[in-house]
Amino acid sequence: MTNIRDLAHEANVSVTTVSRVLNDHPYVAEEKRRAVKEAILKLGYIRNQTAVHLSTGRTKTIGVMLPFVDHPYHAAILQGIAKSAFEDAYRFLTWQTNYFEEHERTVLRALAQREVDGLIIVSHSLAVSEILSYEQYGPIVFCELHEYVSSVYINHYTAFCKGLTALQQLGHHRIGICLGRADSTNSRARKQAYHDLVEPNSNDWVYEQTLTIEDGTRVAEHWLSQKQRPSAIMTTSDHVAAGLIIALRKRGYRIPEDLSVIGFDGSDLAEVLDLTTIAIPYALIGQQAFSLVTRDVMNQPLQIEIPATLQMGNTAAQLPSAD
Amino acid sequence: MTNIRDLAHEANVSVTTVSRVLNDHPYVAEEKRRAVKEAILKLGYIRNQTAVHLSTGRTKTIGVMLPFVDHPYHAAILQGIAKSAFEDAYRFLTWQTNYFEEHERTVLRALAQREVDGLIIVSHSLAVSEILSYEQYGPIVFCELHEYVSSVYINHYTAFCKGLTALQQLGHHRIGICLGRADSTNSRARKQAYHDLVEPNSNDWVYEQTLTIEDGTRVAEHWLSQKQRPSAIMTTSDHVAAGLIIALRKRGYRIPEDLSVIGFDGSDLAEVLDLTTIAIPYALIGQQAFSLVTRDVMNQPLQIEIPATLQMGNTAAQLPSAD
DNA sequence: TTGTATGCGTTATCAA
DNA sequence: TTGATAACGCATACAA
Repeated sequence: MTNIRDLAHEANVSVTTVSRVLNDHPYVAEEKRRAVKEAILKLGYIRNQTAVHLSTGRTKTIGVMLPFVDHPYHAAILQGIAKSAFEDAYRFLTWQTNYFEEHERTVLRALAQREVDGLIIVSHSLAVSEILSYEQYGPIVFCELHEYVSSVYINHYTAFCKGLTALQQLGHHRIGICLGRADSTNSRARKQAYHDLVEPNSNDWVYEQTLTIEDGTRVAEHWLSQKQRPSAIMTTSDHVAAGLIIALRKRGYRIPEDLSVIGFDGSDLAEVLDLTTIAIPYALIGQQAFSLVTRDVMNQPLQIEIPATLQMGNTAAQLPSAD
Repeated sequence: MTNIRDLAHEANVSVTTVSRVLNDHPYVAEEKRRAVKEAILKLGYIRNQTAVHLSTGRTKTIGVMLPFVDHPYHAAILQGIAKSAFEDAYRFLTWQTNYFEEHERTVLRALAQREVDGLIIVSHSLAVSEILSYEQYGPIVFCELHEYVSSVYINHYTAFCKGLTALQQLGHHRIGICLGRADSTNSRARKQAYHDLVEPNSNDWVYEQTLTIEDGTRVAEHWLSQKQRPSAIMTTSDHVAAGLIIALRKRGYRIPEDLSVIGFDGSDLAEVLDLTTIAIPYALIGQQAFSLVTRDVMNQPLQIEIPATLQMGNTAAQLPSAD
């Protein structure tokens, strides 16, 4: 492998001059610059980035920790990161953790080992405090809101409120909600919104641990088995909404006549099924997270709220006045 | 940042011994080994991977070139790669190219610059020959079939034949097909299958440039505008099938009674819409591609065919005998 | 404007 | 079983 020393020899200059040419630095005589460029061509030289990394102390690479790379909204965040990273000539390493704490620690270790200059944490199960203990090795940005931490986040409380309010304005007062992972930050915020706006005490219509299409089907079973049923359900994701709707339609129920359903994400599924949903600009989250983690002044945490919007479809409707 | 020299000093051994301990090499006295481990703890030492990369000449990182990280089946391949990479303690860098040739060249350059040890090319628009000119810098594995090249691939010809044959067995003989990017390898194979099995000459029912849900809607318009319509359409993706089906159902047409539709991918959409589709184990493609690109003996290209299977749903049905 | 010399942190060779 | 020392390839302070 030819290196800058070979180039220097070939072009009859010093390695410093070669390095200057390589990095477009000033103070190089045009003649020598040309000589170096010729040598590069002649020897077929290609710069070794690893050496650059070691020498400069940075990798121009950031790490991304997420539970699943192929879940639509994680993938959408990833695509935002990919876009921004490419534009800034950055690289990114992705770790799929499946929410396993030991996997998440691998990611943190990578930061400490200088494999990446910073970390974007899309979602995690480790305690925030443990994660933050790695901040000494480089900037860490969350895609969820945490105190004293740089984050790009959806305000799940207000986002959920948007859906719940919309349902109430449609005349619903018996409203159920789906929640995702128990005890996750998001679930807590959503539950709070529910208690504040709809049911201060009861949890009869709170369907927990719903993440996937299958979970939506499970919610349908549960709903069917209930004597007192909600007339509307605010879900955690378009997937859950889809599973729920499909299952009920198969049983002959009509959506939204028999049950109003609001999704969450604004995904392809929402488009296909014409779901009423809370649309989230996930790619934007990725882009903002990238710009936060790569900004040069990391003196203090910065928090950016990303807006969620109610997207009208045909799965939530006025409650029949008969009710 | 504390380094192995500091450790050596602290533990009263040489850097070689420290390195040996770090890498679990034999020939280290138990006593010294312990001394080094204590020093590591005391000084809070963490190994700098960049230095390891430079010294060993490899990064234990592979690169992934794909057009879009958030398209379901690309994401699924990515998730397979992520899984395998994690298991083997490898990293992967992802580049989203949008099929821009200049972006694709960036990826190739990264291989040449030793940022990655090898490359998985999920999909590309550059000429294969140009890509292969970079093979001198490291192994390159394609997720499409090309001659003389390591590839993990779906045989799109036989996969499409499965769908077409199924339609014929259902009594259809007026069959249309959707194609994706014009002149792509896959499109050619699919068109060939169509000409061999269904319509040797006519292209009236060949709908080109269909990739997205919107494209499916466009196909619906086209189909509606035709005097002579096919009774069944084999599509390029579940997305296209979904767009087509939804658009037609909105117009009052019944699927599969008025038109049989077969999707492609076996995605979430297929599940939700109960599509008859050709299911592809995309994650498996990613896993196999990873194992190919990281195998140590790269003497000759290896090609692995991944099976596609017809997955029954309710969007393709027997042609009414009235027809 | 140019070059020398040193450092980045590790692994690997070779001699002891 | 251990240790000096030379790579690995590049960037950069400092001197000229």
